[in-house]
Amino acid sequence: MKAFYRKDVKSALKSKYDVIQLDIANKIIHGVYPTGTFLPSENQLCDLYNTSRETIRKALSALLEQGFIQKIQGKGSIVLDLSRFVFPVSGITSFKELNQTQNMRAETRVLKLEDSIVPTQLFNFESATDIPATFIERLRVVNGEPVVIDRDYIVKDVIDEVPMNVASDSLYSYFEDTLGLEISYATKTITVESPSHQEQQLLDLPFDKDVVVVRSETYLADTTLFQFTESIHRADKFSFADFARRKKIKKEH
Amino acid sequence: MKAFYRKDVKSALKSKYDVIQLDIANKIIHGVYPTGTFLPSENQLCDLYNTSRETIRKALSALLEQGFIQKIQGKGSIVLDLSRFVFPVSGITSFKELNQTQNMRAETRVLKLEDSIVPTQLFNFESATDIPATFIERLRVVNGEPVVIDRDYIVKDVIDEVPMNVASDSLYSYFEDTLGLEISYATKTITVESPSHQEQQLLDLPFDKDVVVVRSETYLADTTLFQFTESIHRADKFSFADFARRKKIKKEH
DNA sequence: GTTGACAACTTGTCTATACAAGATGTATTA
DNA sequence: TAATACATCTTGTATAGACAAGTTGTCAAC
Repeated sequence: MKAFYRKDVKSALKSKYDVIQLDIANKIIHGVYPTGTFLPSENQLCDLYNTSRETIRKALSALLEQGFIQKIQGKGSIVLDLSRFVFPVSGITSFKELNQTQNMRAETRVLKLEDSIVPTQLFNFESATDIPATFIERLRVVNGEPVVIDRDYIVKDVIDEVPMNVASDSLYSYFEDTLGLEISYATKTITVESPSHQEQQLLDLPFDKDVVVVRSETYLADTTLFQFTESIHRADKFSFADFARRKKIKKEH
Repeated sequence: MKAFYRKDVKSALKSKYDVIQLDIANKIIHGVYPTGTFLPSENQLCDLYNTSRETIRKALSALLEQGFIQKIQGKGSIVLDLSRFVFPVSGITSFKELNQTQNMRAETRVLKLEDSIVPTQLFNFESATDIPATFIERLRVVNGEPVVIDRDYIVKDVIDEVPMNVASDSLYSYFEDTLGLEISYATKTITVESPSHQEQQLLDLPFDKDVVVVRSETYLADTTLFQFTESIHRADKFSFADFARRKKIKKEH
């Protein structure tokens, strides 16, 4: 009996509302709940999943936040058409995760892997002392064309060393799955700039064409800043899709 | 007694957790809860606001989503440094709201206001029939320099007419405050493109410089699509800041 | 026929309670 | 001294219940 309980816990692994959320999301993706129709009411879902209404509501508000549904008081939860924003660049997503979802023939070439100092001025980040880091520079090639240069600065205080084979694979899955770090949130800015000579050559750019630069700082769940990233995109290969809910700017006086 | 009750309701206007959320947000902004410190525990906040823990937790998760705080199980809620992402372009925010928060000398010139059909192909939007709309083209000038061209297509089925004086002011406050529409969510894509001759002239662009194009579709709370917007930005004046929480891509098999 | 009241649905807010699980200091024990 | 166990904080999950508020159809009254 105890063993059974343990196994049950293990197979669940997630909270009840997480399981429900994923189940509903999958049903939406697979057309069990088609676009434009209403989900079963919260009370019906309670019966379906044999749970309380607050638990159902937690699952639904996660789906709301992700743009799967829109709730209308007095009527129900309507399924939105998400076919057009499948590219979740808005969240924190690694290159490898992206090309898995996008079905592209992608390749990563590691250009550099060495100790360095974080160029904090680039990130508009004020720091009294130098921040030692592992510097990784990589070129992303999709369908034979160079598309992105990624420059990662991984803070040494948090992660001592990054093996070469990891750099050519996925940093994120190494951090999360192998080291067990919990990546939690990031800030990100997008600007358009003139490329350096090196960038121009690597990306095979015509003369005088600009590049899109995405700079981000990534934090762990305990608020430790552990990574600075600079991504140089070919402008003609760059696209950023977003789903946003309206939040009024509120003022006090 | 009845009058007093009414007044009380009116001054509240929002839900309890909304009021608490705003209060805590303001206290963070004004340094009552400084960056890097912990908020009072959820139970202490219950006493402070004389409410239940679930209500406090709703307020806190809103603050979590907006990047004000990070919660750590077993420890508490820590205040994040939000000084560097005050530019909430990620949400749906109008030009006027933006320049109010940013303290710039801004001006809007209405170039066109006429009936038109939505160029759905630009928005990658498939529609069997033409969508009649009011077309508004505006040039945004900040500190004497042309910065953005905004092209709005406002669907006639939802909003019959847009007065001229509204076009030169704020569309959003007209929709929300005057017409009482509830703007709920939007999709948005960012790309880099070559400008048309007209765009090049209006934005006073050097030869061969690209522009940043932000295209969005905006929906009401009842999921009605009511607005298509195309914003042409001078690349050197464009900056997009984002705060994102990590969401793992989960797969079923 | 039109209007209005009402019932029966929906989601939204709020409370009170319980236990699980992570963090941390303080004893007790080996 | 070092390790362990425990008490006591914290946040996380789940439940059951109550009432408010928006939506819609029905039925009665005019």
